[in-house]
Amino acid sequence: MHVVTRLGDLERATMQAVWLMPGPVTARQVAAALADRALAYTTVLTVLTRLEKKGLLARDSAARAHTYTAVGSREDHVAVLLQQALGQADDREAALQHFARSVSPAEAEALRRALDGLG
Amino acid sequence: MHVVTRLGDLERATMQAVWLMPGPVTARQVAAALADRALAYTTVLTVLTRLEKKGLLARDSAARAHTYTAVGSREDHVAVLLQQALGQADDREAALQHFARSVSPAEAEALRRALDGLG
DNA sequence: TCCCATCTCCTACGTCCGGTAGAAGTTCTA
DNA sequence: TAGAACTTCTACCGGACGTAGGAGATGGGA
Repeated sequence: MHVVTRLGDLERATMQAVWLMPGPVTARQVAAALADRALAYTTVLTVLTRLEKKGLLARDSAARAHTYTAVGSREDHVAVLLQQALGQADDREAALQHFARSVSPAEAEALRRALDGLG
Repeated sequence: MHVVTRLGDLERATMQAVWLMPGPVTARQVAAALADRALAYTTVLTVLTRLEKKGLLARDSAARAHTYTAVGSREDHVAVLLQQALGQADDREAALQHFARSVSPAEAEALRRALDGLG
C-alpha cells in the first residue's frame, strides 16, 4: 500500500476546502473556494483527480458534474501523518515521550483525556 | 525559516547511520555504513552536504577529512516531524485525540507516563 | 432540432527535489 | 614528487506538483 500522504501546497489547500464544505462538492465549488488563487478550472480538476488517485477523495461520477467527498476527516488525515512521523523513530515510545514534552499544556491535557477515555 | 524536514530515502538512511555511530563521523565511515547500497563515495558526500544545508548535520572542516555530527537526536527529529504533522490540523487538540486512539497500548502507556512526568 | 455553455479527459510543460555520480582541483604522505 | 584520499562543482534523470490548454462529450435552452 503506497504511502500517499505527501501533499503539495495546492493539494493541501484543496483538501482544506473540501473538508470545510459540507457534503460532496463539485470541481466548480472547489474552484470557487480557491478563487483567490485564480486557477484555471482544469487545474482544479487535475488536482482533484490526483487527490482521488491518492485515496484522499472519493468521486461520484453519476451526475454530469462529478462530485468529490473526502474519504477521511481532517483529523483522520492528521492522525495518519502523525503515525507516519512516528514511523521514523527508532524507539517509538521514546519519541512519543519527547513529543509529549513538546506539546502545549492544553494539548497535553487533551491527550490525557483521550488516553483516559481509552480504558 | 525554511521547514526542512522533508527527507528522501537515502537522506533518511544517512541520518540513521550518523545517529547510530557515536561521535563525529567522516564521509568514509558513512559510506561504509551504507555499503549495502554500493554508492559512489561522492554520492555520500553530496547527501551529507545536503543534510548539512538542511540543518540536520553540522560539519567540522578542520581536519582534512571533514566530520559530521547530527545536530539533534533522532527523537528530537521525530518530535519535529510530529509537530509538523500536527501543524496540518485545524483543531490540534481534536487531532491529538484521534491520534491517541491510534497508538498501541504500550505507546499509550508511554505517553501517559511522559504526561505524568510533566508535573 | 441545433448550438452553446459546461464538463471531463488527455496531454504537456516547467520547476524543484532527491538519487546518483564524474571531472577537476587540492592536499597529505610514502 | 607521484599517487592516494578528499572536497567542490556541475550535471543528469526520474518523479511529484503547479498549472493549464485542446479535444471530445453532453445537457439545456432558443
